[in-house]
Amino acid sequence: ALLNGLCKVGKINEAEVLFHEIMYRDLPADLVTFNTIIDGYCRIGNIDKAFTVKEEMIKKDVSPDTITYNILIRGLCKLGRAQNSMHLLDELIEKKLKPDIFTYNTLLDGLCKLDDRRGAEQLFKYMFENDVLPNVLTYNILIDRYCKDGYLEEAFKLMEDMKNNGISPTTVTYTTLVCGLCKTGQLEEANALFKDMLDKGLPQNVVSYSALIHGFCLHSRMQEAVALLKEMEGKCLVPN
RNA sequence: GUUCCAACG
Repeated sequence: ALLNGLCKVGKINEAEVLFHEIMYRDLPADLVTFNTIIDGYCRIGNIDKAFTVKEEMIKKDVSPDTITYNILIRGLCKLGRAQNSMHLLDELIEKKLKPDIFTYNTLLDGLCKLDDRRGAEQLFKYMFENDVLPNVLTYNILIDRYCKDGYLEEAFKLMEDMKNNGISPTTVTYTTLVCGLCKTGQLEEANALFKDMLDKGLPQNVVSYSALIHGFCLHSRMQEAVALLKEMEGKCLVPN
C-alpha cells in the first residue's frame, strides 16, 4: 500500500529505494507488492526494469498472476508495442492463467492506438469465444477507434450494440462520439449529442466540454466556444 | 491493498 502511494504520485524513485531495501534485507514481499512496483516502472516507461522485477519475483517463489501480466501488457502497449504484448498474452495462457476483461481491454486499446482495427476486431471475437464478455470500457475503446477512423456510423452502431447488451453508455462514450463528430465537422450533431448527455443524466465534465470547445475552435466558431467555456465555469468546472 | 477507456497539450 505504501509502495502504491509512492508510485501514484510519481514518486517512483522513493518507492524504488523502499523496494530495494525490501529486496536487500530479504524482507517478505507479496504478490501485490511486486505488482505495484512493476506498475510503477511501467508508468514511467521503464519496461526493462518492470521485467527485471518480474524475474525477481519468480526467484522469490511468487508467481506472476493475471494482474502482473495485465500490468506488463499495458506497459508495452503504452510504448506502442502492442504486438510484443500479444506474446505476453500467449505466455499468460501457457501458464494456465486466465486472461480477464482487463487483459482484453488493455490489448484492444493497444491495438486500436496502433491503428490496428482489424487486429482489435479479431481479438474482440476471440474474447467472446473464450467466454469473456465485453464491458463498457471495451465498447468505449472500439468506439474511439471507429471515431478516429471517421467511421461514425459504425461507432454509433456499436453504441446501440452495447445498449442491446444491457450496457449503459457513460460520459466517456458520449465524449468520444462528440469528439468524433467534431473531427468530421458535424458540429450541430456534436452539440446535440452533448446536450443529450444531460437528458440521459450523464455528467458533462471538463473533458467533454473541451472536446466540443475544441471542435468549435477548429471551425472558427469562437463565439460558441467562448459561450461553452462560460457555461462550464458556471458549473464550477475548472478549465485546464 | 495492485491492472483497462475519452478532449487539448
